[in-house]
Amino acid sequence: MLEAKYKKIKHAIKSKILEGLINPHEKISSESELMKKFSVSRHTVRLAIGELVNEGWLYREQGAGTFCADRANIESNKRTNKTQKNIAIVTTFISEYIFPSIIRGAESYLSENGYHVSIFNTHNEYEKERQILTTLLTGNYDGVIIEPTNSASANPNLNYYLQLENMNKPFVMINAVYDELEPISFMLDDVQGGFLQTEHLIQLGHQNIVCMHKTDDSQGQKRLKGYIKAHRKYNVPIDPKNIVTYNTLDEMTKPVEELEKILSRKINCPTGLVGYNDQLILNVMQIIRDKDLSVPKDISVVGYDDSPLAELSEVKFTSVKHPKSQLGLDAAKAIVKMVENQQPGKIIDIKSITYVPELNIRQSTSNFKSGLIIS
Amino acid sequence: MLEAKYKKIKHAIKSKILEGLINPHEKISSESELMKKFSVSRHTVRLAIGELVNEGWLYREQGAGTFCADRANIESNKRTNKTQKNIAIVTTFISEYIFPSIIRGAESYLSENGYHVSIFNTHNEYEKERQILTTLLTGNYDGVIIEPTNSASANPNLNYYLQLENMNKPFVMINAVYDELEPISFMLDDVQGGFLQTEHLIQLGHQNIVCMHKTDDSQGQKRLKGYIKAHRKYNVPIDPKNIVTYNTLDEMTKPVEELEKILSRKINCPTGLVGYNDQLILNVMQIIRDKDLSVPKDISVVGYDDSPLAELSEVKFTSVKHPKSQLGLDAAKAIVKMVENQQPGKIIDIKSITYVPELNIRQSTSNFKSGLIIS
DNA sequence: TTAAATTATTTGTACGTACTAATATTATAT
DNA sequence: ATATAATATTAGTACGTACAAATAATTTAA
Repeated sequence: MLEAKYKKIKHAIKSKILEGLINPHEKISSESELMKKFSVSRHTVRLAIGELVNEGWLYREQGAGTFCADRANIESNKRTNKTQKNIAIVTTFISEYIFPSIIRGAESYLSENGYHVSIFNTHNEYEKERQILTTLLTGNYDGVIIEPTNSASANPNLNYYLQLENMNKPFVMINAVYDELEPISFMLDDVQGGFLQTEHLIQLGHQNIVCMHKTDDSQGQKRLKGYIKAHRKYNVPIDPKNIVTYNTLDEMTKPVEELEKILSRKINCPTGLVGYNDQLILNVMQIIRDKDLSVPKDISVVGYDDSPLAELSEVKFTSVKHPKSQLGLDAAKAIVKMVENQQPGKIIDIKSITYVPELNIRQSTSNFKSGLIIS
Repeated sequence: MLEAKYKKIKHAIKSKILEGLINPHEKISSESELMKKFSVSRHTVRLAIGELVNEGWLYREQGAGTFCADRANIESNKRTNKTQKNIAIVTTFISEYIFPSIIRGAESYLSENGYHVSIFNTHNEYEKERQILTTLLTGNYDGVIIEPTNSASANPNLNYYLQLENMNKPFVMINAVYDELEPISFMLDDVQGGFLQTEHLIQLGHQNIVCMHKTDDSQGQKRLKGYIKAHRKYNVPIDPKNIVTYNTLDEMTKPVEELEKILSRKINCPTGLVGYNDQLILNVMQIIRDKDLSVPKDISVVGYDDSPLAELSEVKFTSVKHPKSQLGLDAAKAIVKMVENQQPGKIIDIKSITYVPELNIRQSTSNFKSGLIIS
């Protein structure tokens, strides 16, 4: 045999590509067509195509056909030495108790699909966020799941996000968004969450409700909006002294101090309290106990996130459900879809998801007048 | 068809290489031998070998046989001209509340030093651990911080760890070790921790102490040893019924059920309890409350890890301090030192650290006879 | 003992069949 | 017109056979 048949076929196909007779992503003849054309068995055709696939000239799709590879992309991939698929997850704080659930939801899906997961945290500082974005732009990352830093304020690093898009590194946002970017996002409807917290207490007859929210991220601002919205809807006047806002820097001191002041009031002592998250509520309940008051007899409290903490305290408390794991999973699915459908021309429909919050009612909230426990 | 036959063969061969059972340039079984071994056709064997050749694991020589490729050369070439420095952190469970602290300690140091941090979790399953080790061996990682999976049992993946060493990818272990490997490690002296828990109660006059430990990791086994050791030292007899062990699979059910049995005893009802971690203690205290008993009046309890949970419950409870963040930081420092001093000839002295546990005494433990709170 | 020839082994090429799984297309029903 | 179901197409997996080409091992002849 002068030259192997499969090598002739291989050469014929390769020549066509090199001569520009087949464009990238254009379908080549099917295996059965090639069998007839070259009068060989399917095995021989597959051998030829198989080698061309390995060498990066073609790619196959079961059920669809065999297509001409986009050689330009492959060359640029080679240049970046890309063998490993990586997704970066950027959060504000690793310590937050909500973080493990989100990571867990995302990590399991990503690792099952062959992606490596890298984590970064910004400590809610722009400077650190910029460093990380620089890293992501220059490093070997295919996609990014990111929780915006300081989402309540205008972000000085928006250009870096735009650069991500320019460099074909898709990203999705979780928990909050920078509106200007209009990104794919996965977040809870926090206005509605704040509304539910407050509405629940108002419907139980409470009129004097404290709210404590962290307002350097947009979640807290939205929850505060929901608090106000509920008061408006039910025509309950708001005492400005009942609104306590804090931020990352003073979260260890301010809520405690303010609450002690509030509980020491001789008049107008509140009968209800809604909080930014369950962690805060645990601290709040501690202070309430120290003042020899009891939940829910003297004061009803509502948390946020519906974390395990809400179940572990002696008085299990009412809290807004947060779809932590589902959110992580959905974000992971979306980013994989975005990464794997980057071929130009292909249109993909990925929808942002806004999760509708629900209230998990437990023992910490009761009717204002009777003081009975609502189960 | 669950998994393609050729993929099984492919995986079997690849595993052998990764485990170091086949050396570079060593001949593997011939196609006809593999046909017999796996009871498949030659076509299937060739398909498997073909893919491994394409992926660079094997090479073929007509007439001579198929041989193991010299992968190390390729890997080291890749590593010398790469720009990105990566460290992998492998844990058993992301959900555990102790995990964020360790990650945080490690992440901040590593990112400050220009390393990217990837996370993996084994779900405490050997199969998943093997997958991850394969990933680490073939991927672009400079060093590994790993928490052993199922550390109480002999590990079937030891060869993969040895391959890490062969491929110059240093690793350190946290929380537990596989003794056979004698690795650099960072862990708490868990025997001493279990001893302190129990000694504290014995010194308060307790003689009837329940212990509940998770024993599919070596931490739990060691803590149980400490429990026994303390009884021996103070000549307190041990009632075997007071020892409850559980594992990953039944940790949601068994401890609860067993404790309910124990607290229902008519005679010999325990006056003290030591637990595997603070999470367990919170559940325990819940059950104690449900039985209309009180801590520490009726029963004294001691936790482990000294997590925020110990401060958040109404009765703040005594717990063994765990140097979570410090451990993460020390492990990170060590792995960076190992990575950056890999030049042959250079001798580096990195010492394992065994942290000495201390007891943080709070309100959950009191003198047996008087029932007074020890502050 | 050495060199050449023979034989056995091992991979390479090539034919065939059969069925499965994924995708695309067409026909059908709403 | 729009979903839905059925059908056709296409690649994927797996069995078999046969012979060629290269190498390794053995035998034979000088």
